Amino acid sequence: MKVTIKDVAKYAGVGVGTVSRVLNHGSVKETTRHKVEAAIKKLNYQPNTYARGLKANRTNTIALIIPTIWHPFFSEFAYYIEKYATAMGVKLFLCNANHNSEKEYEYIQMVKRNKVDGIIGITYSNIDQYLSSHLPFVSIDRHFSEDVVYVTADNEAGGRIAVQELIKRGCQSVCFIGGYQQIPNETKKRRQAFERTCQEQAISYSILDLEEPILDLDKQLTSFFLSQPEIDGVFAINDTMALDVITCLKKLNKSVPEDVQVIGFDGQKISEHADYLVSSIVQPIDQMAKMAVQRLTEIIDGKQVVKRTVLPVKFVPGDTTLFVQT
Amino acid sequence: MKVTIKDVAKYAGVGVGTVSRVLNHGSVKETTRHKVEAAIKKLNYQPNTYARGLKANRTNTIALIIPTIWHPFFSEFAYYIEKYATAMGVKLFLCNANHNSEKEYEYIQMVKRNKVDGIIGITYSNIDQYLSSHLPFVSIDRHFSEDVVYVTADNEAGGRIAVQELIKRGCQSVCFIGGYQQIPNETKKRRQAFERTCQEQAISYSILDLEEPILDLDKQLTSFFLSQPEIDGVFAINDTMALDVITCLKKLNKSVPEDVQVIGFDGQKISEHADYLVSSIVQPIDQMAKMAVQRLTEIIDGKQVVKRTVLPVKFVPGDTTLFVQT
DNA sequence: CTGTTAGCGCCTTCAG
DNA sequence: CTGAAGGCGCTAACAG
Repeated sequence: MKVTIKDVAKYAGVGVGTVSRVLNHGSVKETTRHKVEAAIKKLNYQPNTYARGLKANRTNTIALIIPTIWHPFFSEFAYYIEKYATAMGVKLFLCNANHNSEKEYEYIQMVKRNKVDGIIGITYSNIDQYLSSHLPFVSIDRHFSEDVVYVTADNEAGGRIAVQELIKRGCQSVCFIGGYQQIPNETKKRRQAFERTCQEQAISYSILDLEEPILDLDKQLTSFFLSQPEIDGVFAINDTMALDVITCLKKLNKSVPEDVQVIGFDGQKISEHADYLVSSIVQPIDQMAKMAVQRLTEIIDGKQVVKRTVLPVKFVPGDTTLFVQT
Repeated sequence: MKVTIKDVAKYAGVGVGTVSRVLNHGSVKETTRHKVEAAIKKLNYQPNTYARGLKANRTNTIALIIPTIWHPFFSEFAYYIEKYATAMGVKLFLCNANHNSEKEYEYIQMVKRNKVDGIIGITYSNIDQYLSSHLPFVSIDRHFSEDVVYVTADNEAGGRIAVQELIKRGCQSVCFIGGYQQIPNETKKRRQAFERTCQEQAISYSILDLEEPILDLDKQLTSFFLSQPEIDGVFAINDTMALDVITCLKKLNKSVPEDVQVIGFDGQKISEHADYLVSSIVQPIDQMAKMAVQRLTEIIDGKQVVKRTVLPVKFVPGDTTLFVQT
């Protein structure tokens, strides 16, 4: 039933060592090699990964930990991670962590159990404690306290650009609408940069920053906008929030973008060939994924690695901001 | 550096067999077990997956092959597959096949190489040839010629229900709009049932079924609707198509659902907490995933398996059909 | 109950 | 250049 290297050797009339040699770094006589190759084909031999891994101590497998794959931002990210991993001959485990740090810990253990070589993670739970500089781990959008390698978009520039674009389009009174969690992460810079830029540009602004999980978002948005009717420009922390804001504004009979302009963050598309949902500060997800895989590979190979990789964002106008000549 | 079962045994002052026993089905004296557990903790011992797999010949790993994770239907499906796999203690490889049958074949090879125990696949390429009844494989939405196990939604009922719901809402002239590929799959039944039901109900209908990849869909839709202005009900093969249809209709100054009602298929949501995009025949994705994992597990365990699993669909009204009293 | 031992399939010396 | 033999870490069968 199960054909092993031994069967091949017997069939080819050689020793197992010889078969192994043609399989790997072959310095084998031409005729012998042919015999062996014929046997391999004939018997449909497949080397057993386990036996190999037991010696080699390398799996060519990485894990991707994200909150949930069922969200366009993460599914796009996962798409590219898988793409670049495959390009490097690496297989990918998928883990929806859902803020479940146990599940994340489980994968960290897998590294130690020789089941995966490393991990790429977008995680908002307290796994700091398990992360050591020894563990091959690349963090996305979050800078852990220790010297963990991370890749992120330029959230700071994003916040600045958002304000500039709103001003350029005639906004007089802008606001930032976001949600946050206790766990620090790079996205907080979106708000910081927004505030700083508003001050620099001397534009009137306000902030609605809610702690997640957000209860009754719609109600909070409604009362916020009712209390500040002068607002004509919104920078939302992400596109999902932007969509919620838009829904709320419409209910309040404000039209977007005529009365209020909205800029989101992320550049979400529901699928590869779809359009962007809103005007947005677009993250270079493809590049982020590429760099993440590359950095992780470097770590696994024991190379020297750049700890911090920041990639540029850009503003992409959509239906939720006014058109301006450039 | 790397701590093995031997180290634990030595440290605990017992034999390796004993350690193995506490690790697995332990019938060990309480005091001995404590000693061993202490040693395991002290040394931070992690069993090596490879060595285990080498014996057990089982990886507790499956692969999911889908066209692309970057699409709400597939990402939702993957979400649930991962969920149920995890619940059973099984890890999941993700593979975006993109109609790339080589990549699919690669994973099939992995089964033989003992790298995965089995595969769940939504695939539209010609991998029939590689599939044997020996290979642990569960197909979604596609019935391969051989006796391959598959799980599908009740596409037939879906087509029927769509027609009934349109008629119930007063439609006089309906149409089916779809795309197809040479490869046969279960979704073709949507059209078949649509046609049959229209005939039974004696309602006037037409069909626009385009071969994929569809070039210039918008143009084709436009000319179709212009040539058939009497159409007041559309059944689209999936929600994506439904959205395209709606966009087109709006351009033609037809309002949805007042002038034309549209029903899609799938019940796509862009993420877990979002709404359905359109009125739709909703597939029980959660259940499909659950059954797929269950069936695959049965195959792997060598149990007798039901070849064909068909799960019920239901109509969920949204913004693209008129409201009716029920 | 528990220590010892024989492989699982493969790779890598080590002699020939 | 090639066959034989040891061992990777673990489990299971076999004696104690």
